Amino acid sequence: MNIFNTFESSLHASIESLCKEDRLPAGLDLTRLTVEPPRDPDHGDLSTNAAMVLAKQAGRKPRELADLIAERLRGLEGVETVEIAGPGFINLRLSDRFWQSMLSEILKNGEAYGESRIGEGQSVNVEYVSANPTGPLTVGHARGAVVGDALASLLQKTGHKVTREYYVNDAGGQVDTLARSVYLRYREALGEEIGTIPEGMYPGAYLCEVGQALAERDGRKWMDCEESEWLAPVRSFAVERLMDLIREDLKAVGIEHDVIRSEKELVEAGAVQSVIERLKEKDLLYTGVLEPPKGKKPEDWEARPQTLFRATDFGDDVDRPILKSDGSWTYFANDMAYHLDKANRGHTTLIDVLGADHGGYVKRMKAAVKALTDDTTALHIILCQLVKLTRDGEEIKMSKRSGNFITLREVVDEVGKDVLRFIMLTRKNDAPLDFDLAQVMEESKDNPVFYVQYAHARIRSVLRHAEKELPSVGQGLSQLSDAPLHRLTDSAELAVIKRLASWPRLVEASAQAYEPHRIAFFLNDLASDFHGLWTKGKDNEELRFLLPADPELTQARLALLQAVALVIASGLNIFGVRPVEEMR
RNA sequence: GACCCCGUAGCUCAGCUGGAUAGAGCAAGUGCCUUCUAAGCACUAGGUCGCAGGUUCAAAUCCUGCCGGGGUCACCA
Repeated sequence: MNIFNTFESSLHASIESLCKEDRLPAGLDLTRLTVEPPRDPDHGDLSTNAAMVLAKQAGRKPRELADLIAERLRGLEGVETVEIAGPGFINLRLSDRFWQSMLSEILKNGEAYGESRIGEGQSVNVEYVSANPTGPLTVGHARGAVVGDALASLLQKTGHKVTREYYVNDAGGQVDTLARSVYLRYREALGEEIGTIPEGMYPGAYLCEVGQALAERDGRKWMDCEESEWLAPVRSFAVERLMDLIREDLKAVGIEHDVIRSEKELVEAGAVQSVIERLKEKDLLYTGVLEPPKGKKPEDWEARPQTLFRATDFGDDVDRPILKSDGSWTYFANDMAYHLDKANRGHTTLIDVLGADHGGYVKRMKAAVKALTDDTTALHIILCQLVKLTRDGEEIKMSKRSGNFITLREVVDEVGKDVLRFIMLTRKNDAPLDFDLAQVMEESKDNPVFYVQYAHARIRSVLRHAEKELPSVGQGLSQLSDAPLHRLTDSAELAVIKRLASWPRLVEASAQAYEPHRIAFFLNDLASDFHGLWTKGKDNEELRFLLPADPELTQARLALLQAVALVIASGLNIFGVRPVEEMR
């Protein structure tokens, strides 16, 4: 269905037949050949660099080689002209009939159009959000959440087996702090005066109800206990409560994970021990003293011997400690265990979606995965840059310490999940993103969500009109795919079909690059194509979609519109955004 | 000091893993509403792709070195 791949196969076959006939030397390396759309449509529909890439190997001049290959390509079905241009590009132009039948194929495939099998046999684990269970999700988490979720969908669309995963950091010091903060609120709930929340505790009011709930469940049970007694039970209660809260927040943006993995359970199951054993066996642990970090010197720095992992053997800059001074594992040690756990569950590719502030973490984790899985499991880390939240251009400052942060929920309540999701995907993950609460609700071209949704809604509107006014024109997908599509001859109409034809290729490229944002740009372009068609019909009556005097042409155009709507919907679905029927 | 990311039109950004004359949207200028939603469309203008080298048929894209902006940097997660 990806026509570029189809023609690439034909190209390979053509070259191989030339080899068999001794008109080209045998054993040519074809891996660097490409078939792609030329940037300039004047150059044709497809272009290949074959002649230039093979020139050296074949010992022939590119133009000469191009002539030879071009001759073969001329015989291919759907090819109208073959031209040689520039330094040796071979440009193909496909017939109108080819494109018309392409449209028919698209409609036959329906929702499935754009699916690919490039991921077949691969099991991918996408870990995203993984926020500490110490508070509600903020807008800061939103980007990684949406990017991870869309990426997971994208990979599913390309045939990967995907697991969406959330890693709960419920084993470290932060959840102890959480427990202490909740304990305070618990005492408060039981009528005690607690004064101001001490420094270092979580001050957020959202913990009041957690304390309240604890009081309701356990009564005064923990009031006169030592911390050593209440810490663990309060902690697990609090973590459970907060995970419920977080899950609800995620649900509000349409996110549900397949697996929620607890760090604590992993540790208690001895996963860290076995990682350490494994590293010992491979002789990748030793006791050493680290250099103090340059630039920023921690005040309480002390040079002391530590148990270190030989990360430098696997591309990291320094070896990394796995034991803290109190004898417990470092976060990194736990995380090694966690990543090995993921690999052991049979995933061939691991993806971590993290905030850009974790950039310093990438090398060591990659080193760890490489060491632990003998390089059999790939780890990709996607770093999401900050989101700058503004309203009418004015920045909304946030700071976690003061408790003055905007929650994910607040933003969803204000703009809706669809808008939030789409906007979060309009930038490359490693580029900062501006999110203007006012602008994203604007009903204009500046607002990409609106622009794309409007195109979809307009199409639905036309189809509804057609149903009412021209009920004899069949609109079922199978009817449309059998419509007299040869009537679509206007260059703008054909251009739209060509755009639609490039959709599978775009999906594959986005998936391979782990870049869902490309879909947003594609949808914007497709919407623009459509709005152009629409206005052309305003200027020239013959180009209108609904022509009562010509039901055949009307049906052909409805087929085109339906296909556009289908692809827009399909792209939005990857984003987890609902296509709208009308704008209201 | 080390490492990672970014640098493309006045502004915000794309650029299909190396292809032909580098593209959109804002902003600026000019047109288009008796019509299926003008909430839109068409056209004009705008560039030493941070700088300098290198790799090759071909570099915004890959390599090296600078310049500028951001992030991170034992024992936090």
